[in-house]
Amino acid sequence: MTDSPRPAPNPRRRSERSRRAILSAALELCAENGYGKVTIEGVAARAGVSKKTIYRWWPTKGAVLLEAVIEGVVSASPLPDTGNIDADMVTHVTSVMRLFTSPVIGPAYTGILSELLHEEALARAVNEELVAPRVALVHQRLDAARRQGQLPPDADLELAVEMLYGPLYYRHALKRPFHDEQRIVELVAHVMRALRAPARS
Amino acid sequence: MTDSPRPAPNPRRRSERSRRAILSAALELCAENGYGKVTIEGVAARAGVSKKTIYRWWPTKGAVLLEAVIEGVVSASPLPDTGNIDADMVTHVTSVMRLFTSPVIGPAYTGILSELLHEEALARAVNEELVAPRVALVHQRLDAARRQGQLPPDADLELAVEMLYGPLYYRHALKRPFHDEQRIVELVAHVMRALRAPARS
Amino acid sequence: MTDSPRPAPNPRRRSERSRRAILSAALELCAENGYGKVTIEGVAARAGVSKKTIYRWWPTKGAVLLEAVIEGVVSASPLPDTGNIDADMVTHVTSVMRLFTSPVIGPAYTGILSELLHEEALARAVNEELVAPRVALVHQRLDAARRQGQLPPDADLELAVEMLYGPLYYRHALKRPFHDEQRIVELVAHVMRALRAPARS
Amino acid sequence: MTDSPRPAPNPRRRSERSRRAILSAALELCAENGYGKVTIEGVAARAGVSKKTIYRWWPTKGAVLLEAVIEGVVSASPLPDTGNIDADMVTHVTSVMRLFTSPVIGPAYTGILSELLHEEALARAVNEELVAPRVALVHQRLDAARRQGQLPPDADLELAVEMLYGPLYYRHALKRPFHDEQRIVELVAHVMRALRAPARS
DNA sequence: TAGTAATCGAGACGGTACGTCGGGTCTTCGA
DNA sequence: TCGAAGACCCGACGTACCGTCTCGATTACTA
Repeated sequence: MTDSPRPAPNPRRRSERSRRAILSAALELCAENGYGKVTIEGVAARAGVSKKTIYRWWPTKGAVLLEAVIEGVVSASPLPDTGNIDADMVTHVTSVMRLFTSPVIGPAYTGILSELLHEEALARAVNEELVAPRVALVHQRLDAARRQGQLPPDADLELAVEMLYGPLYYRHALKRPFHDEQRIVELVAHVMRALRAPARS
Repeated sequence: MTDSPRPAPNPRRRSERSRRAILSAALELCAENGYGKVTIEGVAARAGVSKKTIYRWWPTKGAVLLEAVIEGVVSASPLPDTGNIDADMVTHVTSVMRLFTSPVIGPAYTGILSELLHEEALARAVNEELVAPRVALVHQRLDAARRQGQLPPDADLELAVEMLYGPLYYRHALKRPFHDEQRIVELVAHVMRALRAPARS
Repeated sequence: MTDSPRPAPNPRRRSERSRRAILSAALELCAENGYGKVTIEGVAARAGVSKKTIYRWWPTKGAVLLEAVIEGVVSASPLPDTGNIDADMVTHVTSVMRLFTSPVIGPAYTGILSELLHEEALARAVNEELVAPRVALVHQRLDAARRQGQLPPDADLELAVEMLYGPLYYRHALKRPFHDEQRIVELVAHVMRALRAPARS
Repeated sequence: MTDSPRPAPNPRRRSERSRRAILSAALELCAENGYGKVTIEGVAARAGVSKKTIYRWWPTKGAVLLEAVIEGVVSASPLPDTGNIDADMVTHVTSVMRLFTSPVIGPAYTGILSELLHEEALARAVNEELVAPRVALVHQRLDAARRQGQLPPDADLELAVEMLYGPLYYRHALKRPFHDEQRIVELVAHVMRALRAPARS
């Protein structure tokens, strides 16, 4: 499944120095000029690196930025467990929103979301390497809350996740101004209300 | 609104024949090869039109496709009023989802959403000419339901719209498979439940 | 025979300005840095021209320089007719030798002779467009001399041409220092002597 | 003469196995694809050898091929002494012509002649190691004939060599088809006639 | 007969130029 | 006189080799 037709370079010989320089340069250029102006050529020049070195390890500029974003996101957007599911969700959704508006990661992620729409491979990578793990964490947190009785046993957690993330991606996709913190509190409240309210007869 | 710095060609002399050929060619190429492969050059060739003619009337390929999409969307995604707000919302959200998956309009709209992320003017145009009017209609329909007592007087309609559209844009933005019809019924049900449930003490 | 698989650009629309700039830039760069350092990229930059414009009209850098050389050679290396075939040949051979050592045409022609050795198309072009016409002229001049009785009726003119040009190309091919004028006089004398001497029994 | 700025690797440790593999690979590739397609990278791959190993022992691909050619030429193009200078010259010139058209040595020597035109060091090496010794042999053979009275005492032997080799290099340099054996006989005859004919008053 | 120092294969690295594609501008020519 | 055709400058693409370099793994001299 992973047998690409390329000669598959030896990762042990990889220069960590170059790798970091490339990721940094890509993020910087994206923040400075916007994703559209990021070019492999420009990244190579800024990083003091040969184009070939980039192409050796990444298929597209989207993949480069995805790796940069993933590294930057690992520590950001935490998923706390204070015991209060509503508060924790507010914290998490807020941190995700902050990601979109972050001066350095934000433009990069926006660019990735743009490119992913017409590049199947990048879409797959984003889902597998970035989104799926984080969604799984949220799902687990909600599940824990359900087992603790903070949510009804039949709560539709998948739908919950989509209702929490959805409005953020909706505003982002259409470049509408993001929610303020109060609005996020209300959003989370509505979602939790939907989970807890009994289905109509 | 028409304050373009360009010489502003005389619209009366515009060839309607060329205009339609360009819009059709753009939609076709987008459907066939995906938005990323659409080029002004390719559209011009397919439409049997000079590149200059395209640049004379549209600033970017996104603008071309936007015009094509708007023409195609006018009649689609209707907003019925059967008196039952839940059912009407299911109908509408389903029709919006159908738009994303439509074989000819879908790829074009996807492309627009991609380009809009790094082009302010297109983002503005999409919101003003396409999204805002339709959101206003939904808002009106919900407001009518509220006045009829199908929703509580303090229902947060703006949030409702976002919770309805959000999951669709979330899945679209990440190229996840769309909801089936049953899932949309459940989504609408959750949103309505959230609107009707009393806020927690 | 001339139907290249390329779209065949329209020569009437060609920019003479660009053409001259390209030929000049190519000759200059060749004289300055040597043929090996001439690159299409460099020529384009020096000529203030797009690479595409070069590739549109010439297949290789060799072809560009060939055209430049041909233009430069037309007026140089004259073929006089003073009535004295020996003197005229000395004049001509000397002018050819001067071509090899000319500061601007020389390096270009040397480069062409280098590239032609591993490029069939260039070899053909050089023979057809540059060498053959000039050899024909020399042949005619010798033929005229033969008809005037300055050479025997059975003189082998083809061999004569080769014996005149040969030593020049021999020295050039091996980068040996060229003949001085006195040596050329002797060379021509030997060739003429060979033509006039009776074959051995 | 050995004053290279390089660390000067120890020749005693040199792998003869690699050396032969490199020379063979270079000759093969040159014969198969032409000199222009020969690359250090390709030679290394074909020889199963590291690029570094090639660069350690040769400065350029021209140098590699020169070494290969010299090894192959040592026994070829003999210089017989049957007592008949005309016949011996025909034999020798024919053998030189055969060299140019030899399927394996020919392309390599052609490549060397190409590269030597823009590489001073290679030109010097070719003259010193390959051409000069052979020219000296021819000169000696002619000189012997002169002393034996087969040529006049004042025969210009240097010019003779150039008139014999010249037409071959002329045709080779311009990739014109080579002389057939009869033509070589005539060429040698002309040269000898020139040497023997008295200078004009 | 070990130790050790160089060469070996492999191939990643920073570069330069390649030949191609498409962008957006500008000129020419035919209907 | 307008619009198609398309040549133009430009910038980036992804690839091929260049010549240098660092790796372990032999391999062949030295101690």
